Amino acid sequence: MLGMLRLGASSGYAIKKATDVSTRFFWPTSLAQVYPELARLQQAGLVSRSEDPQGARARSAYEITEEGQVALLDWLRSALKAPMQFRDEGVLRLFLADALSGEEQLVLVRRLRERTEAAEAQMRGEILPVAEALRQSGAKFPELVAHLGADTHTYVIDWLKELEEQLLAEAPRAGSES
Amino acid sequence: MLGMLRLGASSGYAIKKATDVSTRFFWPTSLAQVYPELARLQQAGLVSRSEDPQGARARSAYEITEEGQVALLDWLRSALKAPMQFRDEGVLRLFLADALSGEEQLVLVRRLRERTEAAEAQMRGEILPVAEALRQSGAKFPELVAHLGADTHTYVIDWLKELEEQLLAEAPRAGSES
DNA sequence: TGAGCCATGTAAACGGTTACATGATTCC
DNA sequence: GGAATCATGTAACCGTTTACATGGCTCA
Repeated sequence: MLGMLRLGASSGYAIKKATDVSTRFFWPTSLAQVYPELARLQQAGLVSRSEDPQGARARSAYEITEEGQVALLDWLRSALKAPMQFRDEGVLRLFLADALSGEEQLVLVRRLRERTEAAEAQMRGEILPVAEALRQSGAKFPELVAHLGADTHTYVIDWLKELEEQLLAEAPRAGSES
Repeated sequence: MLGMLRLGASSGYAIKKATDVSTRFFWPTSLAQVYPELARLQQAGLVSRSEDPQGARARSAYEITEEGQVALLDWLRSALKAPMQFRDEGVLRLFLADALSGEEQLVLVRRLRERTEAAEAQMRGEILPVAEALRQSGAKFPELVAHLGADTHTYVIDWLKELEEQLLAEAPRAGSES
């Protein structure tokens, strides 16, 4: 939250929009999360709130306070305890794919690859451009992270392609219907 | 669950242990999840339960029923709707690392790499051997998935190493204290 | 004899998502 | 005029984790 404010978002709505085009793949948010959290941060003195109406439409503009700056830096400098967690039904299916026939295994791997390709395309098409724009305003890490995500996905796609070829070599008739 | 039973686990405790050395990185479980779920599956007729005491210590042995086999296959063949979700505080910190000084950025990247190396080591040291053992009993996909995970982590590690070098080149004095 | 593992469960807490509710503005 | 977007919130639900509770077995 604090980090997003720092990068230029001001309203709760804007923060949500910003995460959708930047951290979505490794730190998604929802509005139902953002608004209460902003209220908490305000009460803790880490952000300040000011009314910023657009015509008759209400809007609250938030700004990070000096205390908030300190808290953000403290967090960034602290040891990270939370282990990376990732939960993926697709990989779980692959893990259990021995229960399927050769043809079905190939279908599964293909679907997995296509899904990964879709994610990669979104990263390169939607997220990377936004991150590149942020670089103009002095932040280089969003772009680095976008590249890390996109490149890693490319790696997985290639890995899955190789697996597909391997499976095809074992059961050549499996690929004919596609 | 059903898949784990298929791979040889029988008791709830054994299922939990099995996931700890196989699907832990992409599908963790806890005992508080496993026992109620087994009860639900039993009531749904997808698994059968039989008492299998070890001396005076009670143990329940579960087996997958034919209905359970069908349900497992149906699921494996169905279209996957749940998008891959992964949530990582480490990457989030990297995304916001512009708030830090050059030295601190390097420390952060190093910590990230070390953490990734630890995960990779666990995959190669703990999970891969178990998956290789499963291959002897006819299941090849656990090993494939273990390799996918380990290789992907290796890729990320190399990526982070390059980033470290890049950061060092920009601020040469940053690496001196290590 | 004590630590650690095997074994089974329940209850409370937590983090997050979905659905609900409302209303203004903009653009086609 | 209607759809999409901007904008703010609340309430219910859901899956998961942590803590609690119990007890037998094994090995040093």
